[in-house]
Amino acid sequence: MIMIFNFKKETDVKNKEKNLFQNYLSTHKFKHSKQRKGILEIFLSIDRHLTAEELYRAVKQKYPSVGFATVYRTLKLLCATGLCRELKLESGPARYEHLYGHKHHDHLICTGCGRFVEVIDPEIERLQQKLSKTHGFLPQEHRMELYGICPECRNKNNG
Amino acid sequence: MIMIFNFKKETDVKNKEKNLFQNYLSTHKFKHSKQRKGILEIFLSIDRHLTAEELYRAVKQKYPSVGFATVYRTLKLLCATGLCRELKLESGPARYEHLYGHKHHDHLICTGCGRFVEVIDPEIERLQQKLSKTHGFLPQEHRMELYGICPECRNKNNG
DNA sequence: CGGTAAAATGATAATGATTTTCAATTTCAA
DNA sequence: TTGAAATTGAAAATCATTATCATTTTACCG
Repeated sequence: MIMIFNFKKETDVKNKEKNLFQNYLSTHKFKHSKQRKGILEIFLSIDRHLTAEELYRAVKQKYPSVGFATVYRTLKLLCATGLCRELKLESGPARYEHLYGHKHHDHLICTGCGRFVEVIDPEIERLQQKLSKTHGFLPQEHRMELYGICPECRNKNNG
Repeated sequence: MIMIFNFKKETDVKNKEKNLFQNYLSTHKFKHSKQRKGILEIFLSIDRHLTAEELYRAVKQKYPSVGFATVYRTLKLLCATGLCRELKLESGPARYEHLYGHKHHDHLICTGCGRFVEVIDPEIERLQQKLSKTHGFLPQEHRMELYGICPECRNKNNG
């Protein structure tokens, strides 16, 4: 018998992320609850920079009994697993971005529409390291956000 | 009669800052209250990256009747005047830094002791502009914080 | 000066985001 | 299956900040 499996690549990736999370829970002796699975599932289904509240609302649609606090708690776990990064921006609530399969990057943020673009400039990275060392610091991490107006918003305002 | 004035340079600078603030108030038809003068005076006397609460406490020592809200309100005015910049960091309350006489700069922050070092790298600045433009953005501003361990803390942990 | 409109103040309540608490429920190893 | 320990949802607490509002101050005007 020949069986042809037609997993979509996307699903493959999500399964890897699910496995990483299950693994994280196991190795830290945390329990595998329905809620944690459900929240991860919804998190994975939305590849945007969400706030906790936005994720909560999305989770509610499929799993109405889940509470706000559990979403927050699970986001912390996802961050600890390395699937997610918490971004504290200039204003507004924290946003959570997908990390799996994303290399380290910084952000270009449109002050008009709030759009996020992930950017990376190896030369800047190198100079940041150098700058830290110049001051005798042992570099750990950094954050860089570039604010500006994206092409669409520029057109909108001119038109 | 010969009079020898021996103004300290420091005092000179502070007077300039005071004048700038008075000027800002006048041109915006804001009133020149005791509280505003007092808060500026204390702000100028502490050249560190303070939180609103730290400033409030310092103000209280000399002017016990000043309220928390007025400190917040005055900090906004100081920012508007350009004497002060509000920094929203990864964690904790906002910090306020002195801007007068400080060129644009970013921060190197010690994760051990919380020390701030003001840094600037023209090459990084240039690359940031370029990076924004590469993505079609009209650059506005940016924030960059480099986290690491300062020389003192490195020694402490090794000793 | 004294009167007065507008602005500023301090105290306090309200807000928004996040965290903690706690009784009830669920998980999971034995 | 059972029971200890972890997790949950709801609600209260917290923390930083902002808004409200009655009272006081400021600044201008005669």
